[in-house]
Amino acid sequence: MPATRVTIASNAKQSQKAPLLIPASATTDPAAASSIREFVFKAAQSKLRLKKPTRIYVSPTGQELLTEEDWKNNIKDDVILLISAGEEYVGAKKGSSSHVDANPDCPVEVLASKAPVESLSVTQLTTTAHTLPGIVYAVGQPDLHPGTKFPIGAVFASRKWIHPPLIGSDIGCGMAWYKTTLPRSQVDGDKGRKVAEKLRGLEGAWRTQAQREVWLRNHDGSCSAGEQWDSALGTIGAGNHFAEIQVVEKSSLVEDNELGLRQDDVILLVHSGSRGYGGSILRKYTTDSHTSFEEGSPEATEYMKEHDKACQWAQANRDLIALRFLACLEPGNENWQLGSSTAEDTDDVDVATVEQTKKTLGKRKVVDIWHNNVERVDWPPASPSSTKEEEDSLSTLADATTKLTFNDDTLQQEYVYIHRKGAAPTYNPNTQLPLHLLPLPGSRGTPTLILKPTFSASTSWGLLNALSLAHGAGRAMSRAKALSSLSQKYKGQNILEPRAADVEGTWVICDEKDLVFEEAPDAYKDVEAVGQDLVDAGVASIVGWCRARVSYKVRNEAR
DNA sequence: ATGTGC
Repeated sequence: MPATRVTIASNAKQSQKAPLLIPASATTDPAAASSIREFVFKAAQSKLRLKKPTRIYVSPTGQELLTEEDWKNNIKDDVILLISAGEEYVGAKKGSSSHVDANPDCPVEVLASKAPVESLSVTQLTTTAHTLPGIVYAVGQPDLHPGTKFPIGAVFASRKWIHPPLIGSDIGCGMAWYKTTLPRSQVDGDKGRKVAEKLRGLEGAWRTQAQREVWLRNHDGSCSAGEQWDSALGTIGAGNHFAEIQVVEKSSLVEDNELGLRQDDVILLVHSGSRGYGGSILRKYTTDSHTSFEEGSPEATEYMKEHDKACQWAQANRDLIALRFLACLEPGNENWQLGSSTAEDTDDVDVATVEQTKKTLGKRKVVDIWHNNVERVDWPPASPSSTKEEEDSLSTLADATTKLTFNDDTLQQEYVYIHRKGAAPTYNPNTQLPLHLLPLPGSRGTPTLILKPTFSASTSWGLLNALSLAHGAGRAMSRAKALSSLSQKYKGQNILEPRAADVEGTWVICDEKDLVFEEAPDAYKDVEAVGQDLVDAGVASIVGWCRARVSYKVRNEAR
């Protein structure tokens, strides 16, 4: 008998996978020394870097391979084996009884043709849409890529049900753009190095808990999460988070107000979230087996309340990061004194000063969006000025979505919960008005596109894209793959500085060795392709672009 | 993504 060709993948991280040839000499008896079971475990250790593999499941049924009979029946060419370190099968078991509120025919759209989309992410998108209760529409943005269980760059519209795991642990993560007063001559070319040098004292905690609590005061009272989580306030975090000094290279925005973006403006883009706080909320409310809450239930209400608080916290965090950066970038400006790391930490809390600083900073803020959140929105979206009859005669997609779930009980329900996991909104949630612009960052040296959401009958006024856009270029490579292949590719090179001949490259501050490669531009899709897919789908126009001059990831400050 | 997890 010839060898059997299978795929092994980590159960916890299914993006980690490897082909495997099982020799005919291996036996189906799991107790034998030369068992297929042992062979697969050894391969999982070496190829998937799993330390202690103990259980094996078949994908997508979720059947665990235990008896010799199980092994005989399942080891065939092309089978996918998920290797577990003890944890339960990750993913919905196909063929198992599905939820009564699930919509197996839920429409799923992927707005990508130029940008590459891995099939695993489409499987995750579709499986989620068809198995979780209440989902009426799912859309993959062109930056769609696989996550641990749910895809990133995805939007799920759900009736009656709220799904915290679709938001993930970084509740409130998003991006904000701030204007600086620097002229581009101070950041262009080799000046970028000097700007990068100025960015110091940004890693540790900001001031005292009492002062952080003042910063976290808002219209609802406070979004303080207690000292355990507040101590990270004003810090960027890890992974794909960053703060970037950019120059507007082109902008065709015609703005009357001062909050447009003009060519040659030097601006600050902050991408961060709720740090440890959001994750604590997700863990508090969900378990492995309890992941979806029915609207109106106490846990749904409490989760939403804490979720909203984490979104406020994340926004206050971006503002404080911006303040700390502005204190470095505009040292003469006393408005930013509060952000300076050299100022006395033990200053008395002056509420008026904090309020004044927040107000001044607010005038610099061009836009601020959440790309990890859930919110209730009217559905289907209304055209800007339409009568009810016009709305009813919108595209067939709108009809398909609404008809699916309209029954006697839900006839009155004309809203959904939009779950965004790495997807930017097209409108301001406070005013319900379309956003005039928002960032589509590439990575490091690649451009950040300035997007303007568009609304028309051809997209059913935002239904097609679920009132959302891509939030970035999106991963083209898993972190593991980027680390192994790109560290080889750039061996011996410094990829954190522009190459000698390149006066327009980006200065990157990244003292984490692995992150240098995991976040390298090569690990991401081409942002131009992602942007073009949005344009081709009719959901956005590209109104300009920015060049990153300094990208701040993380600094090791052994001061 | 993370005051994470063997």
